[in-house]
Amino acid sequence: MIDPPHANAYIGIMASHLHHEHAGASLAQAAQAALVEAGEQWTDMRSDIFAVLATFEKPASAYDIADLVSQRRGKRVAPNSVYRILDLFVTTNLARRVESANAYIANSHPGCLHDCIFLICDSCGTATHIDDDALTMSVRAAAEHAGFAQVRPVIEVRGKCADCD
Amino acid sequence: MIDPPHANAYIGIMASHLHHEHAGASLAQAAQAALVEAGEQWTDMRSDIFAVLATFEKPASAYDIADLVSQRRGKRVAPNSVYRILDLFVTTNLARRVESANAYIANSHPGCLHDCIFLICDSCGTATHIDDDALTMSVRAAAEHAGFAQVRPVIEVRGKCADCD
DNA sequence: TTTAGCGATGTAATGTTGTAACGTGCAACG
DNA sequence: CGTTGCACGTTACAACATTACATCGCTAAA
Repeated sequence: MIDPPHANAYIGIMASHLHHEHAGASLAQAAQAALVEAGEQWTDMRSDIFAVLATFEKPASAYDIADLVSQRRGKRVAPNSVYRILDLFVTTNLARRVESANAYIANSHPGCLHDCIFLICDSCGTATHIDDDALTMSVRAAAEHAGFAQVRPVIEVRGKCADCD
Repeated sequence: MIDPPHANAYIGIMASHLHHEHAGASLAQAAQAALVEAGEQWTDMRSDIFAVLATFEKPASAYDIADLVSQRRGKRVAPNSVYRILDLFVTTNLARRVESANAYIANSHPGCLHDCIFLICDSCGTATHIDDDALTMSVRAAAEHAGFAQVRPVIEVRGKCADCD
C-alpha cells in the first residue's frame, strides 16, 4: 500500500487518549455530573435510559432501549420518551448518534468534546471509536474551506472488525 | 483559527478533480456506460430512476423518487422497486447513499471510484461533495490500523452552506 | 416448439425509525 | 393557592426500509 500523506495520523489516537475512559458505575456518575453541569436534571428516567444505553457495546436503537427500559421499570416506556432523552444526551454530549446505523451509543468520556470517528463492524455490529483530532480537524477545515459554517462532522467507517475478519 | 496539521489538505480537492464532471444527458450516458461495464442491464426503469435522481440537487429519498418516477411513467412505482435499483446504483457506484439523510444522490462522475466527503446544509438541504483522497485515505488508514478490513468510510459534514450562512 | 431457467419488475404486507400534538403531574416561586 | 415551567405520558401518524411471493419476457436447452 502506498503511503498517503496522513498515513501516520493514527499516532494521534494514543496521544489524544490520555483522558479517562469510564465504564460502569463510574461512567454513569460522570454522565450525571456532565448533565448537571449543563444545567439539566438527572432524573430517574434519564438515569435508567443512560444505564441501559451504557450496557450496549453495539449502537442501540431507540426502540431497543425503550424495550429494555420498559422491562426494567415494569411499565411501558414509549419510544417517544426515549427519543426525547436521547436527543438531550446527544446535545449534551453524553451519547452519540451513529448515523449509518440509526442508533445511539454512550459516550465513554462525557464532558470531553471530540469529533469521534466510529468504526462499526458490519458482521457483529460492535462499534468502537477512535479520536484523531488531527484528522477530524482536517475534515472540518475542508468543509469550512468550501464555505460551510457551524460544521458537525459525521465520520463513520463500516467494515469488518479484527474479530470477524 | 489555528492551523491544524492537515489544514492544507483541501489542496487535494483541486488536484483530484481533474476527472470529468458530467451533467444532464452526458451524465445519464456515463451512468449507462458504467452500468453496462459492470455487467448489468440499462433498462427503462433504471434509466428513469437515474434520470429522476439526477435532477435533484439535494439528496432524494427513495419515496421522493418513487413519486416522481410514478408521475413520469403514469403508473405507480412502488418504493420497493426503487430501493432495489438504488441499491444496485450504490453498489455499482452510480449513486451514493447519504447516511445522515437517509437519502440518495447521483454520482456526478460514475466509473470514477472515490470515497466522497459530503457537505449537507442543514438549512436548505443541498449537498455538495468534495474529493480529498489524502483525507479519505487517512481515515481508511486509521480504521485499518484499528484492525478493520474491507472498510467503507462514511464521511459527511452537516452544517450551513455559504448561501444559508 | 415447448419448457425450464433467470433476471427484472410488480404487488402486498409488514417491520423499523422518527415526530407531532396534546395531556398530566409535580415542584418552585410569587 | 394559583401559575409557570419542565419532565414525562399517550396517541396517532409520517417516513424509511425489507420480506415474500407473483408475473413477465427473454433465451437456451430439450
